[in-house]
Amino acid sequence: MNSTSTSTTINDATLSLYEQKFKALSDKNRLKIIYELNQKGKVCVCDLTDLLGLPQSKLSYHLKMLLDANVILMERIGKWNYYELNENEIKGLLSEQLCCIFYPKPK
Amino acid sequence: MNSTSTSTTINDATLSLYEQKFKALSDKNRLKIIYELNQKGKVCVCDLTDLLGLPQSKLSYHLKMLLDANVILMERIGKWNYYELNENEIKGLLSEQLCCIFYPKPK
DNA sequence: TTAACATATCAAAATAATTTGATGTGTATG
DNA sequence: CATACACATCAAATTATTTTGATATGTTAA
Repeated sequence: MNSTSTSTTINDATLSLYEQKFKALSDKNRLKIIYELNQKGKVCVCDLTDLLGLPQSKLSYHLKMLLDANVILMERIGKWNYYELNENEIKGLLSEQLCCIFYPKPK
Repeated sequence: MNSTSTSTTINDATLSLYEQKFKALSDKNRLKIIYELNQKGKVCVCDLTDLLGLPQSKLSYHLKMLLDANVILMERIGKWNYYELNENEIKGLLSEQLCCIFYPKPK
């Protein structure tokens, strides 16, 4: 057995994937975004700016982190971009105990 | 209403707490540590060095991140430090779907 | 009690993430 | 078509995290 072995260790792509997803969750601004989306459902950037008190470009940066990690989804309607939680993704990642904070509320 | 308001928004200490925990999970080396601890149970640092192929001080640094976030637990036995998952903590954080990767295996 | 061992800690260097302010792009409206 | 709006993107500056190699600490064994 050596480094070329086909042993049952976890593969690098899997590690990278989860690294990205947890990195997306590892920031207060982004956790607050998730919290707000969980409270409010589908929200446009203009409303998030007020809810979070963040400058527009900063918010945009953090939304992109979350979007790239597939933790939230975007839809463009007219000139507004609406964001919402990717519920399945979050449910596959987080404990139900995080419900009502970051974990999607039951409908 | 201003920054001193007592509104029902999520509080900063909660955000900081989860930020720290998810930050602990947001690194490939640390995810691999969790994976190995999940496979092997209680493991000493000397064995982790081999399992992970990391230099000692680097491993020590990452173990500290996980320990500070309360995601793993340490026990000193003689001159060895043994680490293991903090199962309750991880179960309170992660989805059961992550079982057998990062989520603790059933006994 | 000295030496070896297991590991943590430290400071400096290297790297990565975030913030900031400016600019670009697409859409609606007069 | 010209302007305003909603937002994304970019480059530079700032800040945070990680790596590295050296040293410190505590434990056991000779």
